[in-house]
Amino acid sequence: MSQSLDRALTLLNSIARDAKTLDDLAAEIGVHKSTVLRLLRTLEQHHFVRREGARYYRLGSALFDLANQALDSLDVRRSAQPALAALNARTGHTVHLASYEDGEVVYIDKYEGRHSVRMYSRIGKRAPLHCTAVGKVLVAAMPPARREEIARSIEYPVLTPNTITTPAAYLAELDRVAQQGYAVDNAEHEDFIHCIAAPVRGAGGEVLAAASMSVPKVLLDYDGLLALVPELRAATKEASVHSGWTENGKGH
Amino acid sequence: MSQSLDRALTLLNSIARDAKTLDDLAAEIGVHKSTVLRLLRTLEQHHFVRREGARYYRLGSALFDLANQALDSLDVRRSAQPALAALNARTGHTVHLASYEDGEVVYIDKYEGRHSVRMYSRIGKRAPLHCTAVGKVLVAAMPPARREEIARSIEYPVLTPNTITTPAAYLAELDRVAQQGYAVDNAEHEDFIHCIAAPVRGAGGEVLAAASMSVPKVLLDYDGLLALVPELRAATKEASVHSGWTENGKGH
DNA sequence: GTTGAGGTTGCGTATGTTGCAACGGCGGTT
DNA sequence: AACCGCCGTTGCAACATACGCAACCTCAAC
Repeated sequence: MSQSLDRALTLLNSIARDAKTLDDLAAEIGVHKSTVLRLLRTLEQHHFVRREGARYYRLGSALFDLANQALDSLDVRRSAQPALAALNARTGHTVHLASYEDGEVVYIDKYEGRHSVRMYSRIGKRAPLHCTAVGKVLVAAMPPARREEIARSIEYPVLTPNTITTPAAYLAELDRVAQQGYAVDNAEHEDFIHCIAAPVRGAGGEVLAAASMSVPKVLLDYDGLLALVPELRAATKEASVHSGWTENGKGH
Repeated sequence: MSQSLDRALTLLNSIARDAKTLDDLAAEIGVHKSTVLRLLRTLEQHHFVRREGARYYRLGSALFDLANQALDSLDVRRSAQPALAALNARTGHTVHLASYEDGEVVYIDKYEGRHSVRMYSRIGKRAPLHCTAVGKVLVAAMPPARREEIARSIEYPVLTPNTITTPAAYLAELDRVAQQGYAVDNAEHEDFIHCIAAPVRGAGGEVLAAASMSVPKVLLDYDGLLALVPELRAATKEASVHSGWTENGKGH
């Protein structure tokens, strides 16, 4: 809708991958380098990019600043923090906090696991709804009509042999998740990792976010993973309480 | 240099403070709301902002994503992490990692202290060079000519009764810092807090960043703060080693 | 049912942005 | 030491783009 802005934002994404020169960037988005230069200058003024030496451009500190302001304004994140940090410290596994954002899952917090085999993820990263435990939890919390709408509208890329590939199967899975109060990703997203997730609720009982634990299969088999569910649920319950949830309000 | 981009970035800053409506934003930057709408739409497509309900705009997840990619690409941050986290855990005080960026200090990492009186800061936040311990360390590491250039070019806003207010005084302070290998901010930035900082060095002995501890004065008097210097220096030394520094290379 | 406060759209115009081509600085090469 | 080529930078003229306007639409309050 706004050409120059659109191009500038594309530039940021490109620079994010790694530092680039002017010509690299010009070639990449297919515009003249003087155009890129002017955009970069504006971005630089606002500290969205900075120059490294004379040639290379890197992302600047305004990004950090804005991002952290935004994260700070996410109340769930703050209120869930103690419970999730404790869960991470106790189990040593990677813990994520995620929320729903138009057809995808967004990770809004992450506590790195202690084990060397780590999952590739990052705060701010987006992931599909159909093959993640957090995705299932978040969608399962929606009213049935909305669930169906989403189940029909999303894609089902096959990422591993276990990935769910049809709306029908996904809806059935969502029912199961809604009933049991937690979700499992049995290596449906990445081959070597399986996860469990459970909801974090707010004052009205509404689901604010989903917390998950991700464990490499070499470390724990499926039964071992399921054995962690009570611990995860204890943590999400604590996080929910900190977020204003009360057992009697509208619980479960 | 690019009007629409400039406006869009200003919008982001404005939204960061807190969620705004279209009219708010239009009034704030003094343009027609349809213009703002178009900019916001482009920002929204790129997930830089998202809508909350029908009215309000908030920062979006692309910011988190970019910021964390950028932070991950800062090698000092990663290599200093274990040492600083341990320092934070051991002492319970707030630890910052900061680097120099055109005339200011930028916080690139932060480990929150355990005590209730906390310092207001945030990763990505910028701070002045003349009244922060990290600023002194970073500038003191530069060659004398550059020090003078910076000392002459920066402003000296008076933030507390202890703030350094002249280039001459600042240069003298820098000499002291360069000699003793650490810097102190004796409540020169915020009235109730004092800090110590020391450099983190890379393979060539060059200063990559500065690490600091910030302590509320009610918790520790000036002498108590100085007593922490050895512990801080041990941590920055460890961080330096992880960053490729070797004692014999070009050390100290 | 009416009013009002936002958000949204289509359109013509002028402004801002673009691409070009020439310049200049820097580093590597012979 | 001089040359060459690579990149970043600048001024300018042409054009497309983003702009402001005004009318329209939606939703909520009274």
